[in-house]
Amino acid sequence: MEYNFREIEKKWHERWVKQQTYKVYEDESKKKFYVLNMFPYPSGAGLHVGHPLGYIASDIYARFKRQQGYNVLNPMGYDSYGLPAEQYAIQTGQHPEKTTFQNIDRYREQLDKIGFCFDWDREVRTCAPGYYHWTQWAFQKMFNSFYCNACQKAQPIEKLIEHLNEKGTESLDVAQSEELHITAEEWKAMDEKQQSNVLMNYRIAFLGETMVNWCPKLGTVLANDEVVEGVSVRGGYPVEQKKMRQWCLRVSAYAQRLLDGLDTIQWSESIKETQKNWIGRSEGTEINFQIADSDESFTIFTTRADTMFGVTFMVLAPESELVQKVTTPEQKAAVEEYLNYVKSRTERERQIDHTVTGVFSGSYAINPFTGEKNPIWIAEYVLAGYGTGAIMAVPAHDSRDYAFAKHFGLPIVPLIEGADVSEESYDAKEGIVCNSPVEGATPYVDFNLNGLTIKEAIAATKKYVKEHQLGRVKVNYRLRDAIFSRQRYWGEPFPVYYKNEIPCMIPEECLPLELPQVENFLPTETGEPPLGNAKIWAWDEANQKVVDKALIDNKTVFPIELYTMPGFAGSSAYYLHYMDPNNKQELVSKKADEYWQNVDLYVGGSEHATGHLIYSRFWNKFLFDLGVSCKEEPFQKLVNQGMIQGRSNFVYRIKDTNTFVSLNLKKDYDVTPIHVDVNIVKNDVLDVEAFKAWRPEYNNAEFILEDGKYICGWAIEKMSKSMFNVVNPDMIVENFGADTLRLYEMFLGPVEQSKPWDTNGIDGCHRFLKKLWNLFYSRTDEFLPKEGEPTAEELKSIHKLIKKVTGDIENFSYNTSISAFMICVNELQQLKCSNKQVLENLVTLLSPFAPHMAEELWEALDHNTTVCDAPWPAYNEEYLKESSATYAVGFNGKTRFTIQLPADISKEDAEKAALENENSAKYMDGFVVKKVIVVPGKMINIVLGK
RNA sequence: GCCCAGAUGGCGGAAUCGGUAGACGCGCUGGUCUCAAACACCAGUGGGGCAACCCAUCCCGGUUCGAUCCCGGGUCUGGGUACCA
Repeated sequence: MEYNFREIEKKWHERWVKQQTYKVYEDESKKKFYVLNMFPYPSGAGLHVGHPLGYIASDIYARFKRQQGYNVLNPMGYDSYGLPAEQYAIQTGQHPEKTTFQNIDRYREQLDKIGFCFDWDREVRTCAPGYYHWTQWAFQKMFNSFYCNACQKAQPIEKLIEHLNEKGTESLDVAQSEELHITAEEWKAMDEKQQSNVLMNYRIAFLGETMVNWCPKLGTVLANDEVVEGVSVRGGYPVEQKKMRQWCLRVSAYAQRLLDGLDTIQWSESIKETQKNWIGRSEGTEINFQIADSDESFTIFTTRADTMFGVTFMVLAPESELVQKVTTPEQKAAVEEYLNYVKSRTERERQIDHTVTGVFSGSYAINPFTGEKNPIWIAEYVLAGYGTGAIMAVPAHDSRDYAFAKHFGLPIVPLIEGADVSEESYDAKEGIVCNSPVEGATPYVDFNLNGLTIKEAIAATKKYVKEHQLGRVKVNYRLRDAIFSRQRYWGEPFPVYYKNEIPCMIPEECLPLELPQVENFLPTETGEPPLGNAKIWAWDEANQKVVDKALIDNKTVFPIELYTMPGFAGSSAYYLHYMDPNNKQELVSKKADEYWQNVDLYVGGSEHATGHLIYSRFWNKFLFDLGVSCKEEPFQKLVNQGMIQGRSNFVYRIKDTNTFVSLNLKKDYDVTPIHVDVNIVKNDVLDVEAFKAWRPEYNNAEFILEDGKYICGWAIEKMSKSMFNVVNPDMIVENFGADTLRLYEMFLGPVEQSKPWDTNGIDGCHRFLKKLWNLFYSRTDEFLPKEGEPTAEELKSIHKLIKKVTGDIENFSYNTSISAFMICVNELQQLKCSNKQVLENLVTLLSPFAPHMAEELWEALDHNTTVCDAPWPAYNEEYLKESSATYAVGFNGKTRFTIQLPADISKEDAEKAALENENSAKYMDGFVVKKVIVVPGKMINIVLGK
């Protein structure tokens, strides 16, 4: 009987649906295992062959775990809010919901063909009100929380209000936008609006007046991870800095926990490293500098407190609030001019062009260690957003300060013994401190660092600064608070209304606040975001419902927020809702959360390292503080699948003709390479007729062939329509079947590695499945497996496979597993194996990889349960023992000899045999056996020496 | 600039602990079947040499009886990040 994959796969898809094979319940009698894929954004282009790679890898793992007896949760859904659907809506006027749903249907259809064990009853869509209810809910919880530094935990805002009522901001140790000094009396005297503003300084979700990445072309602000090299990730449009009032999330409050958590999870070192860099912890010192002839002072941050004696000037960021205070009347014009220049520069220009620029403010700051007056400069190389937005410049030991000092002719004082700073600064943190203070100078304070190492000097300075209250020891993080508003339509609306400019939360019981209908997805003419176009978009406080905007009177009916949430909002807690997807009362019930806990295996691309994977860790930690999530880290193990690249083919057209020359003859002509659709090329040989039919301009193309064939060139490029190298999984499934596709995707190479797709190799995997099929069915339709005792060779072959596959799945080495399958099937074919027990084991092992065929054969073997529940077999070392002889190889440094010995020989016997062996004897003069290395079943080395 | 990962036949890739380098698949070559082709099956396939053997895991050096693997230096490729004080 022929292997009829079309019939088999159709049959089992239907049966899996009918029998609800992949439906999962919380089953206390079984251990849970939670497998998760990063859910896709359903784009209009549909899936190409690269998308399912991670899904197949995790599906194999999920099926394997199920066969090991775990209760496996393997859900799937759609990250369905986002820019492309909205851009498409703007262009065509089609509602993004419509195109999104169409795309989802197409994705589902494609996914269903591949035979995943997803429990579709748990599907989550971020754009569904039933889901974004909980995104809005979490936002409100963040609004109503602050972060307590002492207890390292989010707390209800009421606790903070209590503190303010009792003590004002005194002894308040919390995460905050800026340090405020308010007494309890002052606080109590404030009106509602003033109090609201104060609380914004502490809320975890807060309105902040911040510099944002504004993208005029997209008409919205973007988060830091959405901007690369000064342009937007989506679209590549220029991004500029702009000060705007925005919703923000105080992610920075969790910086230390986000860092510490990395040690508790099994992620690749490289992605942990990326996150560590992104969080960017740096331990340093904040030091106060008095402004000369003034009562004002300001604080700088440095990691090199040891260089206090080498400070020759100070620098403020142009955006710093201090700039106005320190600018003297004489310098005012120059400073204004400079600030205008800085404003005119885009983010991109600033990043690429590092020309030294700056202006003197006219003021001086007094160095608390030397008493020297250092000029205060204003320069764009100092960033407002990091540290205090002000630095002390030590040109001898910082390359940026050095360049600045050289450019403006400022002094450079070296502080490290032997450091030559005539050509460049000495940035290394190694060496012995000198000139601190300079010898013979009148000491300003009783403090001396000379002779210490840099490390010792930093510690000594920190201690001194602390004791003399010149500043404080401070840990800074590069991690910014996340900007959480977008001026877009297709996203979660904020459940917020403004009561006389005070933001108020729509009552929890009124959630979700559904996204209103609009006719135009562009911003309004007055520059309001698209939600400004919504008519029914005002909050009636008395009746607790959304009403017509015309009714706004700011007494009982108020305007609702026009911003929407960014893409990462919906993807930050979706894994929790999969645990309990139909819960209308909670994001996840206590019971479901305690059963499923967190994701055991998360599979997805590494491009989310500084976006989704930071935000969802933050989000989950917040929910952990609330007691909603019982695990602090959401994703225990992370596997990053590699990208599948395209393999493009080229034809070579002779210039100014319609004649194409084959690859190896092209050197004789002046040719232009042209991308050709890979689907009309096989093994780099062009289907000439198909090429002529491909496009009208090639109808009468002529060819210069080699050996009667047209050979195409090739290159590895990104898989994209414009390169004509996109391979669609549907086509592969149609021609070879889903099982072959699954096998081949895994056979291509390690899951975590990027590799090119080349459809040509797929025959090998298809042949393997046919061979395996032929172990069960003869050409005359006879069912071959028979009861009986397996032979030793059969046992050895199958147990070798069990051992190999079991180990490989745990390591995600699916490619070598499949190789092992091929070897085993070849061996069993050679042995003419028809033993039922052996073949049953084979089917059990095959199940995660090729589930359709496994089900079919499992049924044929007379089982009436699904193969998904067939227990994973254990291997027996007894059957794996080598019985044949092996070689021993000895060395005496120069000459090597071989003798034959039994494989399971002991160390002592091998040594004895080597000495006695005739062949070796002639090398033995003056040599003694120094070491014997026995590699069981593989080789024995006898090391000789004098 | 800094951080991380990698480099093995014509191609994708094996070698999981420092132990016969190139498993497995593709491609290629030859054969069987066929009027012929396709499919399928069988055999061969890193390079050199008639051969014994020699040379081969990016390059240079080191440790070791023995290195794709460990150490030092360098080249190239991919990814992350960047006036972060």
